[in-house]
Amino acid sequence: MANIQQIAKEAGVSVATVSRVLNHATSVTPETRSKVEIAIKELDYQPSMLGRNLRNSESRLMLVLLPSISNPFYTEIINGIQNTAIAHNYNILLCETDSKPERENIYFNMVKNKLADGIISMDPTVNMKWLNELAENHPVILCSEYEEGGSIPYVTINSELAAYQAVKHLIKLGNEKIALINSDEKFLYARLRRAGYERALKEFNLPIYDEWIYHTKELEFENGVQAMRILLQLEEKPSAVFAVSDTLAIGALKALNGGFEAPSDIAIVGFDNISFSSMTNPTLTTISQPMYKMGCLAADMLMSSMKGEKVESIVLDHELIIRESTMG
Amino acid sequence: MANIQQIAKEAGVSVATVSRVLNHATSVTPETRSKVEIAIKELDYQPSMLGRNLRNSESRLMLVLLPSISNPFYTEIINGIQNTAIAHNYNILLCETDSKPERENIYFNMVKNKLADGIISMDPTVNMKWLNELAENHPVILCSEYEEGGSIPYVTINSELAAYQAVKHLIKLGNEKIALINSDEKFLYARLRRAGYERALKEFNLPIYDEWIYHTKELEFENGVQAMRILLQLEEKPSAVFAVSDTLAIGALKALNGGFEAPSDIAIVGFDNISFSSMTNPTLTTISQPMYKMGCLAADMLMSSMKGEKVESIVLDHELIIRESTMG
DNA sequence: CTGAAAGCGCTAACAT
DNA sequence: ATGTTAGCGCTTTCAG
Repeated sequence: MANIQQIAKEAGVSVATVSRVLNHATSVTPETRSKVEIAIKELDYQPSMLGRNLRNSESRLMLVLLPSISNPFYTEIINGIQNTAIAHNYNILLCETDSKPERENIYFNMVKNKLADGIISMDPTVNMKWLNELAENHPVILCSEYEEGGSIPYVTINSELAAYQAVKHLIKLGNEKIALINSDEKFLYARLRRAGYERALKEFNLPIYDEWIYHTKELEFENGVQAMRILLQLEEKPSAVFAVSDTLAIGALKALNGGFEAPSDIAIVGFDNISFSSMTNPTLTTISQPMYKMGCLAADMLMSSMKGEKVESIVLDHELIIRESTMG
Repeated sequence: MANIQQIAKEAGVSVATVSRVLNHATSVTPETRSKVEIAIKELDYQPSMLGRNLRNSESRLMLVLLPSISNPFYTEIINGIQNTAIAHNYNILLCETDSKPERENIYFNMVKNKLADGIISMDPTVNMKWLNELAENHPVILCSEYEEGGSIPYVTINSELAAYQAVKHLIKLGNEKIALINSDEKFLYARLRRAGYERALKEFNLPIYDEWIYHTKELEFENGVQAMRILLQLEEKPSAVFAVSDTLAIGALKALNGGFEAPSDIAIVGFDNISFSSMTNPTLTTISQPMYKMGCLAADMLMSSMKGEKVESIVLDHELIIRESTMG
């Protein structure tokens, strides 16, 4: 692989001139420029990012932290981030933390030692203390999950309101016994969605039973299956279920398994509108988050932050998508 | 962020010595070493990857090319690649090409100009001419999709045999009218799976009708829905369908839509065993590929190749997973 | 066992 | 308009 020196020599100019041509500087004669361009073509030259990045002390890489790539909720967000990043000549590094702090640390260090220019975190399990520390000196954006009252800019939706509307939808359909399949309430989104759930029930003077609130360890399909099995064994079975993630809701749907029908026996609402949710039988009523847009905005915000601009947090609109699992 | 000079100064040694400590060189007195380590801790020093990489002309980054992150087939493979890579101090950069050549080019250039050390391609749409060119001077491994008779090492399964077994399974269940939902036969895997399909039919003297072979543009759910709708409109409807991807099979299942039942009216077999395939109703019979292992091996092979070792291609075993969509 | 110094490939300030 | 040169942070001969 040729380097800038060889091009300079081949073109009979200095490396500075080659660099100028490479960076589209104005002050180069057309003739000189063309000499350089010919040399570049001749030697099939590609400028080394390594050299350029070292010199500029930037990597044009953004890190995207997420707990696991297997939750389809993230894929559309990632698409948004990726497309926006690429349009601005950035690349993204997808970082699965598996909720392991030592992995997280690897990625934080990449930012500290200039291997990456900034981080978008979508990981609810992220160590906020470390992240805040990092954010003091490096660009950091939170996407979807955020810290209430924290100083790191975020893009998210109003989870409380969305949950409230989902549950209200169930109530309007005549359900009075509504269960919640929640994830761990150490996560803010889980607390917010529970709050929305409770607000709706209270507003309609419906009882809130601890028995009807199930907490899952993770967001996999299997956790939803498990949750629904427990709910179905209750003496007082719920007539409807709100699950805080489509993956859980789909698992819940699966657990009905011939014994019960949705929505006639049990109505179900999910959250996220992942692509699977329209492929289930019955199709799943859910809250749609503008995932793609969220990703685009997160990337935009990060790039602003990298330029040193001050960025404001953004709360996006969501939408209730009504399908067969509540309106068979 | 402190640099190596400041550490050297703080510790009262030369930068060379600091570098030796950093790289666990043997020839450093315990006392000197400890002086340096104290300085490192003191200044919270992280060696700059940028400097190190430029010097070593390596990036410890591997590129993973895939057409789209939204096909869940890839997620387990990626997990395998990622875990293996991280265990060896490499990181992976997920590269969605969206089947766009210009995107592909960005990533090829990253390898050419040392921003990445090698490529694992899982993209069936990849430009093999360019990839072969790249492979002449850089480590490249193919995963899942490969080139017959090509020179780039690959890890894959025997698609022809898997398809043969899937269709034979349908035949053994008494099906004589078996359709194929295939993707574009410009892809090798599509041609191989079709070959397996035809071999099974021929072996049992069953007819092969062009009408029963549908080609989809992509592998999204919607393409499967569309395909099945067409098949259901045929005068002579098939009694079973083999789809070359779970996403297509799940779409096909969805298209039955109350009018027909699987497996009583139409049995369906998919391919890949994505996690959602056990959540559908009915659950999906499918071919399970050892995706995680495939990913691990691809990463291992790439690292071998980066060390300059010669690597051999590998064909892994698959497995037919029988579920409700054929054995209700 | 440790230090001095060259150099990886590039950009930008300064000089011409 | 173009060239010269320092230096980004690191590793690695080569000396001592």
